Amino acid sequence: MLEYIMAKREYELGSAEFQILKALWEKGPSPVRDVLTHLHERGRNVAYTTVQTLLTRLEQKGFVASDKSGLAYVFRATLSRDRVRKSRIKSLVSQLYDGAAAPLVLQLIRSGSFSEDEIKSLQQMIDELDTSDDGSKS
Amino acid sequence: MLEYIMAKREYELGSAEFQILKALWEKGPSPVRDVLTHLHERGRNVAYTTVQTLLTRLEQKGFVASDKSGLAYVFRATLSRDRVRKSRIKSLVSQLYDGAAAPLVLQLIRSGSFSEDEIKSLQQMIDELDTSDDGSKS
DNA sequence: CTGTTCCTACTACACGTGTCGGAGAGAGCC
DNA sequence: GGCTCTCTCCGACACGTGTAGTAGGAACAG
Repeated sequence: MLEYIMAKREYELGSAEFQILKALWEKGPSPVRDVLTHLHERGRNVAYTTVQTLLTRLEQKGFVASDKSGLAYVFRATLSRDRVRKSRIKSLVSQLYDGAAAPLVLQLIRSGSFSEDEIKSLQQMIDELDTSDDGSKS
Repeated sequence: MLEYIMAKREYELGSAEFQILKALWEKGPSPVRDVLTHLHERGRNVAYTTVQTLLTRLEQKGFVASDKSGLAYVFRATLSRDRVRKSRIKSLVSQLYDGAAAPLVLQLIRSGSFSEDEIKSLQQMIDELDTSDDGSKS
C-alpha cells in the first residue's frame, strides 16, 4: 500500500485567497462587491480591485467559477469547504506527525483545547465510532 | 468578545524552512553538511548553499542558533518541535474552524483517520481528561 | 445627451520564499 | 608551498502572493 508519500500538493491557497473562499462559502455565490463588503464587515479592509484580483486568480486555479448575471459577475466556490478543510488537515498531519492523526488529538487535549461540553461530545462520537461500522472512504 | 481574529502571525515558516528544522529536531545540532545529507537521504535534493541560506534565514528569524565548533558552524533549533506543532495546529484550527478544536477531531473521525488502537487510546485519554484537571494554558 | 457610478481588464510592485552560483578563506595532502 | 576540498559570505533570480491603481466600457440619473 502506497498510501500517500507527501499529501500531494493539496489545494494551493494563500491566506488572502482562503479568506475570499470563506466569504463565498458563507454568503454563497456573490459578486465582487458583496465579497468585499463581507470582508469589510469582518474588519478586513482591502480594496475592491484586490478582491477582484484574488477572485480572478482563484478562478484561474479552478477553485472558483463565475457567471455573468446581470450587471456583474457572480462568483461561486467550486470546492466545498469540507473538502478544503480535509485537505488542509491531512496536509498538516502529514507535515507535523508523518500522517498519524492521533498525536494531533493528543496535542489538542494536552493544550486544553476542549471545553467540557466538547469533551462529552467527543466521548460520544468516539464511542459511536467504535461500534458503528460504515466503511466510507475518501 | 474579540476572541482572536487571526491567530497572531504564529511562527512564519516556509515549508522548506520547516524541513530544515525537522532535520535539526531529528538529528540534533548539526552543521550544514549533515542537514544536507539528512535531506538527501529523504529524497530531498537541494544544493548545499540552499540549505545554508535556509539555515541562515532561520537564524535571522531566531528559530535556529549556531556555534562555531571546529571547522564549521553547528546549527541547532531554538524552538521545540512541540511548540511549533502547537502553534501550527492552533493556527489551522483558527483558520478552518474559527478556533473550535472539536470539529477538527470530528473531521478526522469522519474521514477514518484512526486505527482501532488509536480509537481506544483516544477514548482513554479523553476519559482521563474528563477527570483530571490541569488548567494549563498556552 | 452628459456626468457619475460601477464593473472588468490590465498592469504594477513589494515581499517572502525556494534555489543557487561564485568569490574567498582555512585546513590538509603530497 | 601549491592544489584541493570545504566552509562561509554575498548576491541573484524566479515565482507566488497580497495589494492596489488606472483605463475604458456600460448603466443609470437628470
